[in-house]
Amino acid sequence: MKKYQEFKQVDYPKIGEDVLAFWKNNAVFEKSISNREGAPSYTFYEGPPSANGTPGIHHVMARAIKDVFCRYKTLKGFQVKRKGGWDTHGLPVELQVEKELGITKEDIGKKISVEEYNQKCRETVMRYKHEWDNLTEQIGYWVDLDDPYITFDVKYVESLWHLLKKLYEKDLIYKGYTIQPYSPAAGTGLSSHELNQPGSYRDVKDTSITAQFKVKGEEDLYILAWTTTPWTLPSNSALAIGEKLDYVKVKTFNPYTFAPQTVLLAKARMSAYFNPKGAEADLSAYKPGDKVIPYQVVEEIKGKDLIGMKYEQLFPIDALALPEPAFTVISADYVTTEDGTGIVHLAKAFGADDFRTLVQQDVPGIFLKDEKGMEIPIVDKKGKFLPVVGEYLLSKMEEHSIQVHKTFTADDFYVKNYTHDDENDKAYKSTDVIISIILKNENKAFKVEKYEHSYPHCWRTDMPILYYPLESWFIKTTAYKDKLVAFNKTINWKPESTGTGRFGNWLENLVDWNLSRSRFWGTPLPIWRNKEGTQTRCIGSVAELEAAIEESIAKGYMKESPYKGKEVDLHRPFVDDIVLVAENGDKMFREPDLIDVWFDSGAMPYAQWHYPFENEEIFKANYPADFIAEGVDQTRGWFFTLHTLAVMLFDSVAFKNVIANGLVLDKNGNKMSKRLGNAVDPFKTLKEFGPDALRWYMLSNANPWDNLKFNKEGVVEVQRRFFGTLQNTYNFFALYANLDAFAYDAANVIPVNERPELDRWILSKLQSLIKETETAYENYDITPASRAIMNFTVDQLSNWYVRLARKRFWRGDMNADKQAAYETLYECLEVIAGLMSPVAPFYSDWLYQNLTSSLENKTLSVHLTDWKPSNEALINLSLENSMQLAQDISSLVHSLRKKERLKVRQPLQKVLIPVLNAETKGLIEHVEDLIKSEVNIKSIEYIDDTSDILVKSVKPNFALLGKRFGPKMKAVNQLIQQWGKEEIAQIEKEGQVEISIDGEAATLKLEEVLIQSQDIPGWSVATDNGITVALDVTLSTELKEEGIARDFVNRIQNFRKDMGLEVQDKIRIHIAPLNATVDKALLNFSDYIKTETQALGLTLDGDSNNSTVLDMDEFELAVKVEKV
RNA sequence: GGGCCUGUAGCUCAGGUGGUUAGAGCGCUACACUGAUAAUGUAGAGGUCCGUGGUUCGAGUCCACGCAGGCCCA
Repeated sequence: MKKYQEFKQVDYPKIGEDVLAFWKNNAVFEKSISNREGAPSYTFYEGPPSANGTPGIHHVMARAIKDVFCRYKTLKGFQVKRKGGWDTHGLPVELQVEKELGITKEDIGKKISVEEYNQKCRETVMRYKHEWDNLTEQIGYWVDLDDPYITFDVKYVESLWHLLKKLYEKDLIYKGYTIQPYSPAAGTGLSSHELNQPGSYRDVKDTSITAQFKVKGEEDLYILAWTTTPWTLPSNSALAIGEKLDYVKVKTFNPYTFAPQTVLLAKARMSAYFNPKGAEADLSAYKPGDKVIPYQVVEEIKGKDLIGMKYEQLFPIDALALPEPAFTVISADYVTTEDGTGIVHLAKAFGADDFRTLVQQDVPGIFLKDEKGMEIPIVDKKGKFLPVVGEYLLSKMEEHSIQVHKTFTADDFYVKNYTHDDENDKAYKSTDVIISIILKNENKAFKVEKYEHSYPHCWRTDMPILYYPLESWFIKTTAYKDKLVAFNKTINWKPESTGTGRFGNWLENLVDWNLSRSRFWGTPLPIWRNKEGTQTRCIGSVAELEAAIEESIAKGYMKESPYKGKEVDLHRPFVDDIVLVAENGDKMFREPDLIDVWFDSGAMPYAQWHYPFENEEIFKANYPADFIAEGVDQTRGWFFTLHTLAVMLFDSVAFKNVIANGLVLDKNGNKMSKRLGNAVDPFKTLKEFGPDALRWYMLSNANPWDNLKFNKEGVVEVQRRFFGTLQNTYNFFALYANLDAFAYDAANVIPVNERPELDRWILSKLQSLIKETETAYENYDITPASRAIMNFTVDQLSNWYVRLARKRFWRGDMNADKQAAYETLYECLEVIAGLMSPVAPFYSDWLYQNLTSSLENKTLSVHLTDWKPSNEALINLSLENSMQLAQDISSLVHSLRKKERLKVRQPLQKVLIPVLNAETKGLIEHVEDLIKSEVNIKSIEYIDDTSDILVKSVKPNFALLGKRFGPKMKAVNQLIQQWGKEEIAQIEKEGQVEISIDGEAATLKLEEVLIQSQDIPGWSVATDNGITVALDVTLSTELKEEGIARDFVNRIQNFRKDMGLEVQDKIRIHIAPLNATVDKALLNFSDYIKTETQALGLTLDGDSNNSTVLDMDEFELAVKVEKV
């Protein structure tokens, strides 16, 4: 009866399917969790994917990473619950629906009701759930798909509202503004994706000014700053320099007023502003109107030395006066010397960079107050200067007699041509031009010119957009910056640089989290306000909302609840219809925004359990997460929102360990895209290779945080090299174990210390492997773990252990030696199945079940076993060293044989191995037999110091001597290189030698030099790794005869195979006599030949007519083989 | 423009704290072995360690500045 199933060929995809079916039928996943009831829990959070698109090959990688550690920790005895989840809100969903319905955002609420639209979104969002579930199953990602959290679920949203209210109560939510693209012509903000529509950016010619800002307390020193939006200059409140850039003060004249002055700009930008001829011109000889304006650099200054310099306001309008530290030079990291002056003008209201920089450095911006006391920019929402500025400009136009195409009032200064004035009118002057002329006249402009650049336009009106402050709701994350940074330092990031760099730097430069999105499908902001914005209420639960509705109905603001007679839905439009009562009795309306969809996913630790309304115990037991993993692109997405909510609301991290994996690119390193057709279909790939090789390839090829250049060839290689070898090894075991009716019985194994050396060696290696793998998994390093398993399997187990132990398996009957071999190989295979199971869950389980199928009390699946810790007592490093020497020496002998053209079948008398110390000699002696049989040599002789034939060489031990001698190392090296026999002998004998370096005496110790044997004159020698081997190539008669005999065995074996004989079939051999040498050789070794070939008889009574002719290279032999 | 990652053989990747012959697998070529056989072994060819400077007795490794590719953010 065959106890171990044998396989002619393996179908890896089929193994995947079979094992998957087995898991399903036996509820193995469920058991892997229920088995650990009461055990410590290891918490994993699933970052929710969005199922409105099909999964790609990169999802295989991301999901495999998650799976590996959940499986590993289960083996280690933890209970690992993993709840699946779906991300269902957000812009991508809406865009897809818009596209399918053929509508734009404008049409929502007009051509289609918000209710219908959102219904459509809800239907779309799970469209590909089936494919996702399929992929998840097929790649063996164990996650609970039956009870996932879904972010549009009313319970989920209710938890979000609860968290928002908590933030609100902590005074961490406020209404403010950010600088966003805004179209005054259309009267609406534009999203970044609207701005990225083709055709939005257009090349336009604008008036650009290099303005002069007069430095306070200096006679005639001006800072130069360049802008393509002169209309923002009245809003200037600071100038920014680059700290590392070089600046110069240049003495020259103003080209418009001809006044003598000194200007400040970046050194690298001088060529853009000065005619080189001016450098040679005489400053004192300058006359107003001269074409060449002389200049002279009077001082060079580092950017950082300019910080804090004060200057006068460019447009000194009384209403726009600002306190300190306005009108100061500050630094900003984005300042360059690519264009302009290397000094950037900052207007807080009209540039996102400007805004951020000024907020971070606490510099006020130019704003006015409206009737409600709210700050407003000096350009209104129509794109027109407020009258305060208009009056100033009007008076300056009069003062400087500026002639224009129409009569201006103070309320006419549009910053772009939104009034469609005729630009071809000769007298047409834009506001930018008017500002330029004023500045020119007032010695405040250094250069004015038309400048062509790319500028964004509104796709609806074709008019230029402005960057403009728009109202938004914010979470005051900056208030918790220090805590966010401190908690981040306790998180174990893989790779570390993503935590300290990408994420850490982002936290250091934190701005408040802009929560508002003006869209339709998402979690509504649960904030109601009265018209004046003086009364605000934040709703934190469904119950609270319903009570508030009742209140409102009682007050007569609402007729009835929108949820009357149906389920509560917290989405738009239902919540929009709810009017609440303020404390002062005012009507309150919901703020129309949705919240950022990242809040949804960042709140999943709480909302997935409907915390705090339900499941408080489960939540607490599973918080924070021990482990999460997502792509590095989530750094500012999910990783950030998880972290922020945890720190701000729960004074905790949300996750302790995180892997941020890289991208999956195509094999040429290009981004995969469906459009380019280079995307790899995960389902096809799975069909071709099965799940295990795919997972193994993706995780072992390179660290997961490096981008993976996905190449099918790589999967093929992994499959062939690792899985193929492992499969071969198993098949080898199964074949012979079945022949010998061997069955592993853990209760009756031969104790390891009674097993042969080779067995103890591979078991020692195996324990080392367990240790190595465990350490790697514990450090969240999959790649080193999988590589170690692969190398052990291929190099140590298959190519060395099995190769050397082969004969033990097929020679003779069952005995202790044979049993030890079976047991050892079995134990190795079983351990490998366990070690590899997190990465290759299907194949490992299949292997495990094949191995254990005959056991009485077997465990159902490898995934339900316990991690078998490394048994330190079995680790024998000196044995491992010995074996390493055996491998090295064998390799050297092989290379010598190759050089001498002596095939391994030809036995040779001896090798000489020089050994310089007793320890090495002992190590080699240990494995002498092994080496002899491996390379077919009769004896090994050692040459030690007492023999004269050894030639040694010496070189310094640089690591030791370098530290000691430092700069004198060159001389020491030279000296040592010149040593001959005597010096080497002396240091070996006395352990030290006196030397003299640059006249100074010093003592060199033996360990400070490296002595190697180099050559044995007159022998064929090979050296590697400090080991030298010499081969005796003389062939005695007996050796020749043995060579012939072994050759003969080889031919007979091949012949047997050709005859189709089974391993156990017996034969008789009849040879036609050839000549004395050959006949004698065959007779002398007839016993050997008979044993090897399973021959009962070997006789020289063949008949050349009735035989097969064997080609023996140097001669031919007529032989007849008959089956007995 | 900023932050971070990557750059070592034709390809995919290793190369703690700097130490003098830079490694592995695949691929290629040749040879061998052969009761694991659609397996295996050995050898050979193949390197400006992205570049330029610097620190050092000594740099693939440390520092600076670049170049190329990628991601995120502007």
